[in-house]
Amino acid sequence: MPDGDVKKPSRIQRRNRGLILDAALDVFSTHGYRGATLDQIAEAAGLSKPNILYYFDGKEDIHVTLLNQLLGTWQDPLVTLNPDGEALAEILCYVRRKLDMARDLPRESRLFAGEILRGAPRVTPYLASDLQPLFDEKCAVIKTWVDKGQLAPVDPRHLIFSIWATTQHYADFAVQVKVLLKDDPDSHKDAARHLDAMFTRLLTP
Amino acid sequence: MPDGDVKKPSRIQRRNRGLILDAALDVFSTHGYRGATLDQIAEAAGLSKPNILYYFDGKEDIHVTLLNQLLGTWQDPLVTLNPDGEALAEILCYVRRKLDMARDLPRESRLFAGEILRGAPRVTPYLASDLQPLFDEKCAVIKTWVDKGQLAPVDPRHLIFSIWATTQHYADFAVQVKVLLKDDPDSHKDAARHLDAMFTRLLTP
DNA sequence: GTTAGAGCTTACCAATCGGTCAAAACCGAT
DNA sequence: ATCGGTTTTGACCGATTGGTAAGCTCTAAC
Repeated sequence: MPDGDVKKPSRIQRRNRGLILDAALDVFSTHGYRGATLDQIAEAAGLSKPNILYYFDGKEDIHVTLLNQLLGTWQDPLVTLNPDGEALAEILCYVRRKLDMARDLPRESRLFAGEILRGAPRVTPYLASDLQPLFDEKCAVIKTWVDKGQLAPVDPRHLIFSIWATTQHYADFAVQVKVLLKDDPDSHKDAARHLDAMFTRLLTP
Repeated sequence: MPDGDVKKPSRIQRRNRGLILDAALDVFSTHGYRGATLDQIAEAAGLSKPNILYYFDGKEDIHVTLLNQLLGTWQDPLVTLNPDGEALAEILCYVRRKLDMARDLPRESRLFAGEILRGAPRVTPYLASDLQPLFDEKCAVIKTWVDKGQLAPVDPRHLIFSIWATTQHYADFAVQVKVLLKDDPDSHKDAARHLDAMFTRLLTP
Protein backbone atom coordinates (compact mmCIF):
# COMPACT_ATOMS: atom_id res chain seq x y z
CA MET A 1 0.00 0.00 0.00
CA PRO A 2 1.22 3.55 -0.69
CA ASP A 3 2.25 4.96 2.65
CA GLY A 4 -0.54 7.50 2.72
CA ASP A 5 -3.17 5.91 4.99
CA VAL A 6 -2.66 8.44 7.79
CA LYS A 7 -5.83 10.42 8.25
CA LYS A 8 -5.47 13.75 9.97
CA PRO A 9 -6.78 13.33 13.52
CA SER A 10 -10.18 14.78 14.30
CA ARG A 11 -10.84 17.48 16.86
CA ILE A 12 -11.97 14.89 19.40
CA GLN A 13 -8.93 12.74 18.69
CA ARG A 14 -6.56 15.58 19.45
CA ARG A 15 -8.41 16.62 22.60
CA ASN A 16 -8.69 13.14 24.09
CA ARG A 17 -5.20 12.01 23.20
CA GLY A 18 -3.99 15.18 24.90
CA LEU A 19 -6.11 14.50 27.96
CA ILE A 20 -4.79 10.96 28.19
CA LEU A 21 -1.14 11.93 27.79
CA ASP A 22 -1.46 14.66 30.39
CA ALA A 23 -3.13 12.32 32.85
CA ALA A 24 -0.61 9.59 32.10
CA LEU A 25 2.25 12.00 32.73
CA ASP A 26 0.80 12.66 36.17
CA VAL A 27 0.39 9.00 36.98
CA PHE A 28 3.59 7.62 35.45
CA SER A 29 5.75 10.37 36.96
CA THR A 30 4.50 9.68 40.46
CA HIS A 31 4.16 5.89 40.40
CA GLY A 32 6.58 4.69 37.73
CA TYR A 33 5.63 2.44 34.86
CA ARG A 34 4.78 -0.71 36.78
CA GLY A 35 3.19 1.19 39.64
CA ALA A 36 0.80 3.06 37.35
CA THR A 37 -2.53 1.52 36.34
CA LEU A 38 -4.75 2.16 33.35
CA ASP A 39 -7.64 2.76 35.74
CA GLN A 40 -5.72 5.57 37.41
CA ILE A 41 -4.89 7.14 34.07
CA ALA A 42 -8.48 6.74 32.91
CA GLU A 43 -9.87 8.38 36.03
CA ALA A 44 -7.33 11.21 35.89
CA ALA A 45 -8.22 11.79 32.25
CA GLY A 46 -11.97 11.65 32.90
CA LEU A 47 -12.42 8.79 30.45
CA SER A 48 -13.29 5.11 30.73
CA LYS A 49 -10.57 2.50 30.56
CA PRO A 50 -11.75 0.93 27.30
CA ASN A 51 -11.90 4.41 25.85
CA ILE A 52 -8.24 4.92 26.75
CA LEU A 53 -7.46 1.75 24.85
CA TYR A 54 -9.38 3.09 21.88
CA TYR A 55 -6.84 5.88 21.52
CA PHE A 56 -3.69 3.93 22.45
CA ASP A 57 -2.63 0.37 21.77
CA GLY A 58 -1.95 -0.26 25.45
CA LYS A 59 -0.18 0.87 28.57
CA GLU A 60 3.21 0.56 26.95
CA ASP A 61 2.14 2.60 23.94
CA ILE A 62 1.16 5.49 26.19
CA HIS A 63 4.46 5.27 28.03
CA VAL A 64 6.70 5.28 24.98
CA THR A 65 4.67 8.10 23.41
CA LEU A 66 5.29 10.10 26.57
CA LEU A 67 8.99 9.30 26.63
CA ASN A 68 9.47 10.18 22.96
CA GLN A 69 7.79 13.53 23.52
CA LEU A 70 10.00 14.10 26.55
CA LEU A 71 13.43 13.16 25.28
CA GLY A 72 13.38 15.77 22.54
CA THR A 73 12.59 18.69 24.81
CA TRP A 74 14.90 17.30 27.47
CA GLN A 75 18.08 17.54 25.45
CA ASP A 76 17.11 20.78 23.74
CA PRO A 77 18.90 23.13 26.18
CA LEU A 78 22.15 21.23 25.69
CA VAL A 79 21.69 21.30 21.91
CA THR A 80 21.46 25.08 21.91
CA LEU A 81 24.68 25.52 23.90
CA ASN A 82 26.52 27.72 21.42
CA PRO A 83 30.22 26.95 20.76
CA ASP A 84 30.70 30.44 19.33
CA GLY A 85 29.24 32.26 22.32
CA GLU A 86 31.07 33.62 25.34
CA ALA A 87 32.08 30.60 27.40
CA LEU A 88 30.94 31.48 30.92
CA ALA A 89 27.78 33.19 29.71
CA GLU A 90 26.83 30.12 27.67
CA ILE A 91 27.26 27.80 30.64
CA LEU A 92 25.33 30.06 33.00
CA CYS A 93 22.55 30.40 30.44
CA TYR A 94 22.41 26.62 30.19
CA VAL A 95 22.19 26.29 33.97
CA ARG A 96 19.43 28.84 34.06
CA ARG A 97 17.44 27.09 31.35
CA LYS A 98 17.74 23.75 33.11
CA LEU A 99 16.65 25.27 36.41
CA ASP A 100 13.64 26.90 34.80
CA MET A 101 12.72 23.59 33.23
CA ALA A 102 12.86 21.96 36.66
CA ARG A 103 10.34 24.53 37.84
CA ASP A 104 8.10 24.50 34.79
CA LEU A 105 8.23 20.81 33.85
CA PRO A 106 8.67 18.91 37.12
CA ARG A 107 6.57 15.98 35.97
CA GLU A 108 8.72 15.47 32.90
CA SER A 109 11.83 15.64 35.08
CA ARG A 110 10.46 13.05 37.47
CA LEU A 111 9.36 10.79 34.64
CA PHE A 112 12.87 10.83 33.22
CA ALA A 113 14.49 10.45 36.63
CA GLY A 114 12.26 7.52 37.51
CA GLU A 115 13.11 5.85 34.23
CA ILE A 116 16.86 6.18 34.79
CA LEU A 117 16.45 5.21 38.45
CA ARG A 118 15.02 1.83 37.50
CA GLY A 119 17.76 1.04 35.05
CA ALA A 120 16.43 2.90 32.02
CA PRO A 121 14.85 -0.19 30.45
CA ARG A 122 13.26 1.86 27.69
CA VAL A 123 15.68 4.75 27.20
CA THR A 124 19.06 3.05 27.11
CA PRO A 125 18.96 2.98 23.29
CA TYR A 126 18.30 6.72 23.31
CA LEU A 127 21.14 7.32 25.77
CA ALA A 128 23.62 5.45 23.60
CA SER A 129 22.49 6.64 20.16
CA ASP A 130 21.33 10.21 20.77
CA LEU A 131 22.49 11.61 24.08
CA GLN A 132 25.96 10.09 23.98
CA PRO A 133 27.12 11.89 20.79
CA LEU A 134 25.56 15.15 21.95
CA PHE A 135 27.28 14.77 25.32
CA ASP A 136 30.66 14.09 23.72
CA GLU A 137 30.24 17.01 21.35
CA LYS A 138 29.46 19.49 24.09
CA CYS A 139 32.24 18.12 26.29
CA ALA A 140 34.62 18.87 23.44
CA VAL A 141 33.25 22.40 23.19
CA ILE A 142 33.83 22.98 26.89
CA LYS A 143 37.30 21.50 26.61
CA THR A 144 38.26 24.00 23.90
CA TRP A 145 37.00 26.81 26.14
CA VAL A 146 39.20 25.50 28.92
CA ASP A 147 42.18 25.07 26.61
CA LYS A 148 41.78 28.63 25.36
CA GLY A 149 41.80 29.85 28.94
CA GLN A 150 38.23 31.13 28.78
CA LEU A 151 37.23 28.79 31.59
CA ALA A 152 39.08 27.55 34.66
CA PRO A 153 40.35 23.96 34.34
CA VAL A 154 37.44 21.58 34.82
CA ASP A 155 36.42 18.09 33.78
CA PRO A 156 33.67 18.82 31.22
CA ARG A 157 31.92 15.52 31.84
CA HIS A 158 31.54 15.99 35.56
CA LEU A 159 30.72 19.66 35.09
CA ILE A 160 27.71 18.67 33.01
CA PHE A 161 26.74 16.05 35.57
CA SER A 162 26.90 18.68 38.30
CA ILE A 163 24.67 20.99 36.30
CA TRP A 164 22.14 18.24 35.64
CA ALA A 165 22.19 17.11 39.25
CA THR A 166 21.84 20.49 40.90
CA THR A 167 19.09 21.75 38.64
CA GLN A 168 16.99 18.60 38.40
CA HIS A 169 17.24 18.17 42.17
CA TYR A 170 14.68 20.94 42.59
CA ALA A 171 12.16 18.99 40.53
CA ASP A 172 12.94 15.41 41.52
CA PHE A 173 13.31 16.09 45.24
CA ALA A 174 10.71 18.86 45.32
CA VAL A 175 8.89 17.35 48.29
CA GLN A 176 12.04 17.31 50.40
CA VAL A 177 13.06 20.79 49.28
CA LYS A 178 9.62 22.10 50.08
CA VAL A 179 9.63 20.67 53.60
CA LEU A 180 13.16 21.79 54.44
CA LEU A 181 12.63 25.31 53.06
CA LYS A 182 9.24 25.61 54.76
CA ASP A 183 7.50 26.57 51.52
CA ASP A 184 9.75 29.59 51.04
CA PRO A 185 8.19 31.35 48.01
CA ASP A 186 11.58 32.78 46.98
CA SER A 187 13.24 29.39 46.75
CA HIS A 188 13.47 29.41 42.97
CA LYS A 189 15.14 32.82 42.90
CA ASP A 190 17.47 31.81 45.73
CA ALA A 191 18.39 28.63 43.91
CA ALA A 192 19.07 30.57 40.71
CA ARG A 193 21.36 32.98 42.57
CA HIS A 194 23.16 30.14 44.32
CA LEU A 195 23.78 28.10 41.19
CA ASP A 196 24.82 31.19 39.26
CA ALA A 197 27.36 32.06 41.94
CA MET A 198 28.55 28.48 42.28
CA PHE A 199 29.28 27.86 38.62
CA THR A 200 30.68 31.37 38.16
CA ARG A 201 33.20 30.76 40.95
CA LEU A 202 34.00 27.30 39.61
CA LEU A 203 34.54 28.38 36.03
CA THR A 204 36.03 31.88 36.21
CA PRO A 205 39.68 31.47 35.14
CA MET B 1 1.79 -7.34 80.43
CA PRO B 2 5.35 -6.44 81.44
CA ASP B 3 7.05 -5.27 78.28
CA GLY B 4 9.37 -8.23 78.08
CA ASP B 5 7.75 -10.53 75.54
CA VAL B 6 10.44 -9.97 72.94
CA LYS B 7 12.30 -13.21 72.37
CA LYS B 8 15.77 -12.91 70.98
CA PRO B 9 15.64 -14.00 67.33
CA SER B 10 17.08 -17.38 66.47
CA ARG B 11 20.00 -17.94 64.14
CA ILE B 12 17.65 -18.85 61.29
CA GLN B 13 15.50 -15.80 62.00
CA ARG B 14 18.46 -13.48 61.67
CA ARG B 15 19.73 -15.14 58.52
CA ASN B 16 16.41 -15.26 56.69
CA ARG B 17 15.26 -11.80 57.72
CA GLY B 18 18.59 -10.58 56.43
CA LEU B 19 18.17 -12.45 53.15
CA ILE B 20 14.69 -11.03 52.71
CA LEU B 21 15.68 -7.44 53.46
CA ASP B 22 18.64 -7.65 51.11
CA ALA B 23 16.49 -9.08 48.33
CA ALA B 24 13.76 -6.53 49.02
CA LEU B 25 16.29 -3.71 48.82
CA ASP B 26 17.21 -4.93 45.36
CA VAL B 27 13.64 -5.18 44.19
CA PHE B 28 12.19 -2.06 45.82
CA SER B 29 15.12 0.13 44.74
CA THR B 30 14.74 -0.86 41.10
CA HIS B 31 10.95 -1.09 40.78
CA GLY B 32 9.54 1.16 43.49
CA TYR B 33 7.03 0.08 46.11
CA ARG B 34 4.05 -0.56 43.86
CA GLY B 35 6.15 -1.98 41.07
CA ALA B 36 7.77 -4.57 43.32
CA THR B 37 6.09 -7.92 43.93
CA LEU B 38 6.41 -10.38 46.78
CA ASP B 39 7.19 -13.11 44.24
CA GLN B 40 10.16 -11.14 42.98
CA ILE B 41 11.42 -10.61 46.52
CA ALA B 42 10.84 -14.25 47.35
CA GLU B 43 12.75 -15.45 44.31
CA ALA B 44 15.61 -13.02 44.89
CA ALA B 45 15.82 -14.18 48.50
CA GLY B 46 15.66 -17.84 47.54
CA LEU B 47 12.59 -18.43 49.71
CA SER B 48 8.93 -19.14 49.02
CA LYS B 49 6.37 -16.37 49.15
CA PRO B 50 4.48 -17.72 52.15
CA ASN B 51 7.80 -18.10 53.90
CA ILE B 52 8.47 -14.41 53.33
CA LEU B 53 5.16 -13.67 55.00
CA TYR B 54 6.18 -15.86 57.91
CA TYR B 55 8.97 -13.40 58.72
CA PHE B 56 7.18 -10.16 57.86
CA ASP B 57 3.59 -9.04 58.29
CA GLY B 58 3.29 -8.10 54.64
CA LYS B 59 4.77 -6.13 51.78
CA GLU B 60 4.38 -2.85 53.60
CA ASP B 61 6.11 -4.20 56.70
CA ILE B 62 9.18 -5.08 54.65
CA HIS B 63 9.19 -1.68 53.05
CA VAL B 64 8.97 0.33 56.26
CA THR B 65 11.60 -1.88 57.91
CA LEU B 66 13.90 -1.12 55.01
CA LEU B 67 13.19 2.61 55.16
CA ASN B 68 13.76 2.78 58.91
CA GLN B 69 17.10 1.04 58.52
CA LEU B 70 18.00 3.45 55.74
CA LEU B 71 17.04 6.79 57.20
CA GLY B 72 19.42 6.44 60.12
CA THR B 73 22.50 5.73 58.05
CA TRP B 74 21.40 8.29 55.49
CA GLN B 75 21.56 11.30 57.77
CA ASP B 76 24.61 10.07 59.65
CA PRO B 77 27.20 11.97 57.57
CA LEU B 78 25.34 15.22 58.18
CA VAL B 79 25.09 14.48 61.91
CA THR B 80 28.86 14.12 62.20
CA LEU B 81 29.53 17.46 60.51
CA ASN B 82 31.56 19.03 63.31
CA PRO B 83 30.83 22.69 64.20
CA ASP B 84 34.20 22.95 65.95
CA GLY B 85 36.22 21.67 63.02
CA GLU B 86 37.87 23.69 60.29
CA ALA B 87 35.06 24.96 58.06
CA LEU B 88 36.20 24.08 54.56
CA ALA B 89 37.74 20.78 55.62
CA GLU B 90 34.49 19.76 57.33
CA ILE B 91 32.43 20.52 54.23
CA LEU B 92 34.83 18.71 51.92
CA CYS B 93 34.89 15.72 54.25
CA TYR B 94 31.10 15.69 54.17
CA VAL B 95 31.08 15.79 50.37
CA ARG B 96 33.56 12.95 50.26
CA ARG B 97 31.55 10.82 52.65
CA LYS B 98 28.37 11.36 50.66
CA LEU B 99 30.13 10.50 47.42
CA ASP B 100 31.56 7.32 48.90
CA MET B 101 28.07 6.38 50.09
CA ALA B 102 26.76 6.83 46.56
CA ARG B 103 29.36 4.34 45.41
CA ASP B 104 29.01 1.86 48.26
CA LEU B 105 25.27 2.03 48.90
CA PRO B 106 23.66 2.80 45.54
CA ARG B 107 20.60 0.68 46.28
CA GLU B 108 19.88 2.63 49.44
CA SER B 109 20.31 5.88 47.53
CA ARG B 110 17.90 4.79 44.84
CA LEU B 111 15.38 3.55 47.38
CA PHE B 112 15.39 6.93 49.07
CA ALA B 113 15.33 8.82 45.78
CA GLY B 114 12.43 6.77 44.49
CA GLU B 115 10.52 7.40 47.67
CA ILE B 116 10.99 11.17 47.45
CA LEU B 117 10.31 11.09 43.73
CA ARG B 118 6.83 9.70 44.26
CA GLY B 119 5.90 12.27 46.85
CA ALA B 120 7.47 10.64 49.89
CA PRO B 121 4.22 9.03 51.08
CA ARG B 122 6.01 7.14 53.82
CA VAL B 123 8.89 9.42 54.77
CA THR B 124 7.28 12.83 55.02
CA PRO B 125 6.87 12.44 58.80
CA TYR B 126 10.58 11.68 59.04
CA LEU B 127 11.46 14.67 56.88
CA ALA B 128 9.49 17.02 59.10
CA SER B 129 10.35 15.60 62.50
CA ASP B 130 13.93 14.37 62.11
CA LEU B 131 15.64 15.76 59.03
CA GLN B 132 14.21 19.25 59.28
CA PRO B 133 15.75 20.10 62.71
CA LEU B 134 19.06 18.53 61.68
CA PHE B 135 19.00 20.52 58.46
CA ASP B 136 18.29 23.78 60.26
CA GLU B 137 20.99 23.09 62.83
CA LYS B 138 23.67 22.44 60.23
CA CYS B 139 22.55 25.43 58.17
CA ALA B 140 23.12 27.55 61.26
CA VAL B 141 26.58 26.06 61.68
CA ILE B 142 27.49 26.91 58.10
CA LYS B 143 26.07 30.38 58.55
CA THR B 144 28.36 31.05 61.52
CA TRP B 145 31.31 29.87 59.44
CA VAL B 146 30.29 32.34 56.74
CA ASP B 147 29.75 35.13 59.24
CA LYS B 148 33.18 34.52 60.74
CA GLY B 149 34.69 34.80 57.28
CA GLN B 150 35.87 31.18 57.25
CA LEU B 151 33.75 30.48 54.18
CA ALA B 152 32.82 32.61 51.20
CA PRO B 153 29.26 33.96 51.34
CA VAL B 154 26.86 31.18 50.43
CA ASP B 155 23.26 30.19 51.07
CA PRO B 156 23.72 27.22 53.45
CA ARG B 157 20.43 25.63 52.42
CA HIS B 158 21.19 25.55 48.73
CA LEU B 159 24.79 24.57 49.43
CA ILE B 160 23.55 21.44 51.16
CA PHE B 161 21.12 20.77 48.32
CA SER B 162 23.99 21.06 45.83
CA ILE B 163 26.06 18.60 47.84
CA TRP B 164 23.21 16.11 48.05
CA ALA B 165 22.37 16.50 44.37
CA THR B 166 25.88 16.17 42.98
CA THR B 167 26.87 13.19 45.11
CA GLN B 168 23.66 11.20 44.91
CA HIS B 169 23.55 11.77 41.15
CA TYR B 170 26.28 9.17 40.75
CA ALA B 171 24.10 6.54 42.43
CA ASP B 172 20.64 7.51 41.22
CA PHE B 173 21.64 8.16 37.60
CA ALA B 174 24.34 5.49 37.54
CA VAL B 175 23.03 3.97 34.31
CA GLN B 176 23.25 7.28 32.47
CA VAL B 177 26.65 8.10 33.96
CA LYS B 178 27.93 4.69 32.98
CA VAL B 179 26.79 5.02 29.37
CA LEU B 180 28.09 8.57 28.91
CA LEU B 181 31.44 7.83 30.54
CA LYS B 182 31.81 4.56 28.58
CA ASP B 183 32.44 2.55 31.75
CA ASP B 184 35.47 4.63 32.66
CA PRO B 185 36.92 2.79 35.68
CA ASP B 186 38.35 6.03 37.09
CA SER B 187 34.99 7.78 37.20
CA HIS B 188 34.71 7.70 40.97
CA LYS B 189 38.14 9.26 41.46
CA ASP B 190 37.44 11.84 38.75
CA ALA B 191 34.13 12.71 40.38
CA ALA B 192 35.82 13.07 43.77
CA ARG B 193 38.43 15.41 42.30
CA HIS B 194 35.81 17.45 40.49
CA LEU B 195 33.53 17.88 43.48
CA ASP B 196 36.46 18.67 45.74
CA ALA B 197 37.62 21.38 43.36
CA MET B 198 34.12 22.72 42.83
CA PHE B 199 33.22 23.16 46.47
CA THR B 200 36.70 24.40 47.33
CA ARG B 201 36.39 27.14 44.72
CA LEU B 202 32.87 27.96 45.83
CA LEU B 203 33.65 28.19 49.53
CA THR B 204 37.20 29.56 49.77
CA PRO B 205 36.79 33.10 51.09
C1' DG C 1 15.34 -40.47 70.75
C1' DT C 2 11.49 -37.90 71.86
C1' DT C 3 9.00 -34.00 71.57
C1' DA C 4 7.38 -29.24 71.33
C1' DG C 5 7.64 -25.57 68.70
C1' DA C 6 9.92 -23.13 64.93
C1' DG C 7 10.23 -23.19 60.07
C1' DC C 8 8.38 -24.24 55.63
C1' DT C 9 5.23 -25.66 51.75
C1' DT C 10 1.10 -26.83 49.00
C1' DA C 11 -3.16 -25.30 47.78
C1' DC C 12 -5.95 -21.79 47.64
C1' DC C 13 -8.46 -17.09 47.92
C1' DA C 14 -10.48 -12.38 46.68
C1' DA C 15 -8.99 -8.33 44.44
C1' DT C 16 -6.87 -6.08 40.85
C1' DC C 17 -4.21 -6.03 36.74
C1' DG C 18 -4.05 -5.08 31.33
C1' DG C 19 -6.88 -5.95 27.72
C1' DT C 20 -11.10 -7.59 24.58
C1' DC C 21 -15.62 -7.43 22.47
C1' DA C 22 -20.08 -6.45 20.89
C1' DA C 23 -23.31 -3.27 21.18
C1' DA C 24 -24.87 1.32 22.20
C1' DA C 25 -24.41 6.39 21.71
C1' DC C 26 -22.87 10.03 19.30
C1' DC C 27 -21.58 12.99 15.41
C1' DG C 28 -21.45 15.39 11.04
C1' DA C 29 -22.60 15.43 6.22
C1' DT C 30 -26.29 14.78 3.17
C1' DA D 1 -34.55 12.79 9.21
C1' DT D 2 -31.16 9.64 8.05
C1' DC D 3 -27.20 7.35 7.38
C1' DG D 4 -22.04 5.85 7.85
C1' DG D 5 -18.50 6.24 10.57
C1' DT D 6 -16.52 7.64 14.89
C1' DT D 7 -16.61 7.44 19.73
C1' DT D 8 -18.01 5.39 24.11
C1' DT D 9 -19.52 1.99 27.25
C1' DG D 10 -20.70 -2.23 30.20
C1' DA D 11 -19.70 -6.78 30.67
C1' DC D 12 -16.28 -9.78 30.71
C1' DC D 13 -11.59 -12.46 30.39
C1' DG D 14 -7.18 -14.74 31.84
C1' DA D 15 -3.17 -13.56 34.45
C1' DT D 16 -1.11 -11.72 38.41
C1' DT D 17 -1.38 -9.45 42.75
C1' DG D 18 -0.95 -9.63 48.19
C1' DG D 19 -2.29 -12.64 51.48
C1' DT D 20 -4.32 -16.99 54.15
C1' DA D 21 -5.23 -21.88 55.95
C1' DA D 22 -3.71 -26.08 57.28
C1' DG D 23 -0.68 -29.30 57.60
C1' DC D 24 4.06 -31.15 56.87
C1' DT D 25 9.23 -31.03 58.12
C1' DC D 26 12.95 -29.86 60.45
C1' DT D 27 15.59 -28.30 64.55
C1' DA D 28 17.10 -27.91 69.13
C1' DA D 29 16.67 -28.82 73.98
C1' DC D 30 15.98 -32.48 77.02
